[in-house]
Amino acid sequence: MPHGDNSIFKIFSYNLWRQTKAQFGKRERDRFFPLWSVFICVFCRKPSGHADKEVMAATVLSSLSTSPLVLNPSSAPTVPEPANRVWKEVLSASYSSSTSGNWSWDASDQSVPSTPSPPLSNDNNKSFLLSSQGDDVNEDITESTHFMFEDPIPRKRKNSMKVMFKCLWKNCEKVLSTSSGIQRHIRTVHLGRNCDSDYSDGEEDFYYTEIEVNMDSLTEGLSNLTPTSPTTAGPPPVFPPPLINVPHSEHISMNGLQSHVPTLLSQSAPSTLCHIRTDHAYQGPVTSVRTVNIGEKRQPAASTHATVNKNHALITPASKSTPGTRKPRGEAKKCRKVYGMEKRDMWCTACRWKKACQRFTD
DNA sequence: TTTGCCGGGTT
DNA sequence: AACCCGGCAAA
Repeated sequence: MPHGDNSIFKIFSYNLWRQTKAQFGKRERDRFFPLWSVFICVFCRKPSGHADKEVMAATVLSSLSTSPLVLNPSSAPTVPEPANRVWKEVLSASYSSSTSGNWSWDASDQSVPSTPSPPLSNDNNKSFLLSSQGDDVNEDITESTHFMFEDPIPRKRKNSMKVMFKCLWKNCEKVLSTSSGIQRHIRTVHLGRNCDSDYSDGEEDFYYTEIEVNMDSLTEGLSNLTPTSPTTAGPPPVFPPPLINVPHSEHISMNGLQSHVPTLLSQSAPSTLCHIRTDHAYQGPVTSVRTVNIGEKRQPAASTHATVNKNHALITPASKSTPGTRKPRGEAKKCRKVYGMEKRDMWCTACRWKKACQRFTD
């Protein structure tokens, strides 16, 4: 499964991510890239904010498909903690995406299985999983949870998974254990709202994402690394645009985005789907039309046509066919046969007029 | 495919 | 009415 193309794509995606990140405000991103948070998770932004770590994450992602062992950038015999962590995170990411088949394209297709920006209701549903750990940051967890992304499929949730909420505000890597906590954080710190009131217009939802810590991912990720389970891939048509090469633009529209997706990312899924759809819409009529119109030179399978040509009756009036009334063809030779086409003038008028021969009647 | 000729149109 | 022809169906 894994191929070099994946690496190219990942690098591309990474660049694209950075570009998009630079060009859009958070508001826009969240609006037009509902899965932005997932995207971020994939590219593992470190709380330290070191650019090289981002690069490293991308690099790791790139090399992941070919050889996991290459992962250690320092090539030290024992994996140092940072690299190990990245590796762990990568595994988690790949594990999550491997359920949908192709690994690399999943990076773009994350949009498919995952929910867009974390809805509040969702958070509420999950918050019971969290122990009341207070609202403040747990740095250790922060260090190890960037790659988890929200997983809409509940069955993948395991006991070993822990849901955290990460602030997506620029240069803010705050991770809290409760949704209310992160909302309050965003409200007070970033939105400048009063901390006393619990009033929320829901805007905070745009600025944080839900992340999961998967303790099993380290081991499971290895076995799932080369996805043998091809795509159960969820709803194919849903193809939101986190990765499209949006050349920014102020007048960006959803239509524009969508139209970009098939071209840039995959010529397979969406376009294929479109074709299939049109084909289906097409085929029915076409076949029937053919059946109806091509009545002419059919010879064998007359019976088949008889059945198929139910529609034919609509076009050729029943009176015309009147199957019983047509007189059986006479055995006698006719003018045409006797004189031939070259002596057509010798035919009887009826024959010339394509009528029943009057000269050689039966 | 060829042949016979019905049904219908045109002149 | 004479003429023509599309097209069906049998051979």
